[in-house]
Amino acid sequence: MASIREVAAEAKVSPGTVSKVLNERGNASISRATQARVREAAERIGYHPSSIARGLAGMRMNAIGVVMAYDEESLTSDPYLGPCLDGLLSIYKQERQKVTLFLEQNWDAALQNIPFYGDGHCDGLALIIPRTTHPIVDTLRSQRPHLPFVLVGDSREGEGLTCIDLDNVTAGRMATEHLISLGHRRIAAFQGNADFCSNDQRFKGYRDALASAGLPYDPEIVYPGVYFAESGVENVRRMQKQFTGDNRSGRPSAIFCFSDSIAFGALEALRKYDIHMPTEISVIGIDDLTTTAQQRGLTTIRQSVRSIGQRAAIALLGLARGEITPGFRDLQLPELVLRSSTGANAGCKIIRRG
Amino acid sequence: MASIREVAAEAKVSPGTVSKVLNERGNASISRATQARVREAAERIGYHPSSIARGLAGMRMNAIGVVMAYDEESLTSDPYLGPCLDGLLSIYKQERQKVTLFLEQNWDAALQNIPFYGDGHCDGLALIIPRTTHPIVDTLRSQRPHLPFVLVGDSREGEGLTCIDLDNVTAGRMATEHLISLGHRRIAAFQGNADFCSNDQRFKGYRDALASAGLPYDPEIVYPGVYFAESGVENVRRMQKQFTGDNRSGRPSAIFCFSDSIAFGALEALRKYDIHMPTEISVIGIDDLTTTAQQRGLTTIRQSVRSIGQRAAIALLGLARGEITPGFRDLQLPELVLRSSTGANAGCKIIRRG
DNA sequence: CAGCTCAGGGAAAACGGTTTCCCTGAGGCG
DNA sequence: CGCCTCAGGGAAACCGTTTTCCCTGAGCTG
Repeated sequence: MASIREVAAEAKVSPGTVSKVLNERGNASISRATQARVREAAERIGYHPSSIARGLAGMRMNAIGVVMAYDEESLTSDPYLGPCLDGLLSIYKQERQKVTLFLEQNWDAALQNIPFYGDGHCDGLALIIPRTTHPIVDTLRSQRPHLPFVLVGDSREGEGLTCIDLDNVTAGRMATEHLISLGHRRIAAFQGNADFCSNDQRFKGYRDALASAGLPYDPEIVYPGVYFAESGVENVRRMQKQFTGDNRSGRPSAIFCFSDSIAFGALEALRKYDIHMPTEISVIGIDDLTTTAQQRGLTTIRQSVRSIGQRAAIALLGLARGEITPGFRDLQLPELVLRSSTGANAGCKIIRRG
Repeated sequence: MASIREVAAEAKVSPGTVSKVLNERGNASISRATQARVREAAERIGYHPSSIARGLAGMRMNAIGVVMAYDEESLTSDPYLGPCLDGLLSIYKQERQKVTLFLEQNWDAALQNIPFYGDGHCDGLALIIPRTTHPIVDTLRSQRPHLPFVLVGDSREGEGLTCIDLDNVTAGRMATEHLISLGHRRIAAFQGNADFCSNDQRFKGYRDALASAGLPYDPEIVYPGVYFAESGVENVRRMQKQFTGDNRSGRPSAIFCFSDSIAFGALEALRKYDIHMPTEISVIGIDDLTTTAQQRGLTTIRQSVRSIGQRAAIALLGLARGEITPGFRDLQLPELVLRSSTGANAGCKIIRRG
């Protein structure tokens, strides 16, 4: 690699001058002629500055790190990570910034590695961390010197936390309101992981919607679970057991699944129980996992994960450049996607059948 | 960040000594007592060396770059990239190495960015580049100072090229031989992209197998295409048009699709034409795209992309450390996965039906 | 005791930039 | 003509490591 000194020799100026010209710093006090000579020399030699020397001299590295804590095959299997990274990368490519991936087994491992992330390689961190709470966030905040970071897919409350996420409360409210508008009055909630930030928020949206509509909240039809299809299967089973015989009339006429994956499981189980959709029961999800949701006709609340990734990238860039201050929040507005899994409440029909 | 000088002050030694102790270099000439004092001081201060200062001083950065040239949503949509990256990352995580992602629109863009990759940030490059030929490879080889690189999913011929890939020739031969062993004598080839290295090689395997079995090679039943499902659909259509009326008896009794995606398209089209499988026609693919291939009962040649990613990571590590020399090739042996899309040749039945 | 060897560790250059401070000379002004 | 100002650019310190070379003193030998 040609160094700045070679360029300086070629242009018959000092290295400092070359630096000033090429970085357009203090160019007011460098004559046009000299500037041209320097640029031309740099071009001729094929000079490209060493990013690490630059970094050592206190400049930005033009690189950010993406920390994820999932299991090893997550890029293949997780429906969130791929689109999110695609979004992040699309922005950083434009900005000619580098993106370094840190894939950890879990957040405790990530916590151990903070010194590794902060060894000067990166200007900032994007944490794809859906848990409600983990000490890594506090550790990062108390780190000296401070390494800027944003939380992606996580909109927990917290002083000075920069979060980019779906507006989960609104998403939960929209899903529930949609079902209410179809005449449903008993709406089951199939929750996701209890320790995920999004789960609390979607639940809050659910309760808000019920309250606004003057509907009673019944904890009996709130089913804890995880964000996987199996959880949807399991909870349909539990619901069926619960509302059998005399209780039959109490069965919800609609299910709000806190994710599409859960909804897919629910759909599968409902088919096995031969419960028709949407005539006997309505199901709504959240995510809009493109191909599958469309194929199965799932009504859902769409979030554009790719766009969340992009907005996270933009926020982190701003943070690293000092253009925005920590505490900035960007919550994406959800969007209702109507398909065939929801329909008008035909609950009375079910009661008569009994 | 605490610097090495602070550790030195704390341990009452010189910075050079700290460096020697912590890197276990020349530790023969540092007394046990001093070593302990230094380590203890480093621990107390919470010292972590700056990777960029290290890099500047000529050490390895413990970081590699992964260059991909796909369109923007490829992490989401491409069936190769995700598993491959998962494999790479799993190794680098173990080795505590950093992985930087370079996602380019195309290889020409990547070519422009070579100085960017070589700016000192990375010790080496993994190129996920399936094209037969692109000047980027030559440019990288003539680069000074030389940046080590491996080709992933690409086993082109070439002096000193380090390649990690499926053994495509064997894969093509295995697929064809399997069909031959079932009694098929006219086997169509549905090719992938003509400019992909793997396409040539799979085709070579196809011809080798035919030749070994003493079967004639008929260019009429070799269908050019691309590695997408649409191509499978289109080529079934072409084949049907070609073998209609009097020509009917000439229709191949088996199709070797150069990828699972192509095979999925072919399966779909065959169903539309009401051609039964495997009684009337056999179809084999290459890849074993896990869930889908299994669901549709596709017989296929399995490649473990994840494992290719892992082996590429190991090779690149060795290259960067100077433990292996450029030119190393690691070709994964393919594996036949039997499902329901292939069966014994019932070609005569088809002829009688006509 | 002189001289040699060698263990132990320090001093300083080097890596390739950036930045601060200062120097020089030309032009303007009184 | 003397002084001031300012444009233009150079010198050198600095960022945090590594590494080479050299120095010092202790122990051993003859």
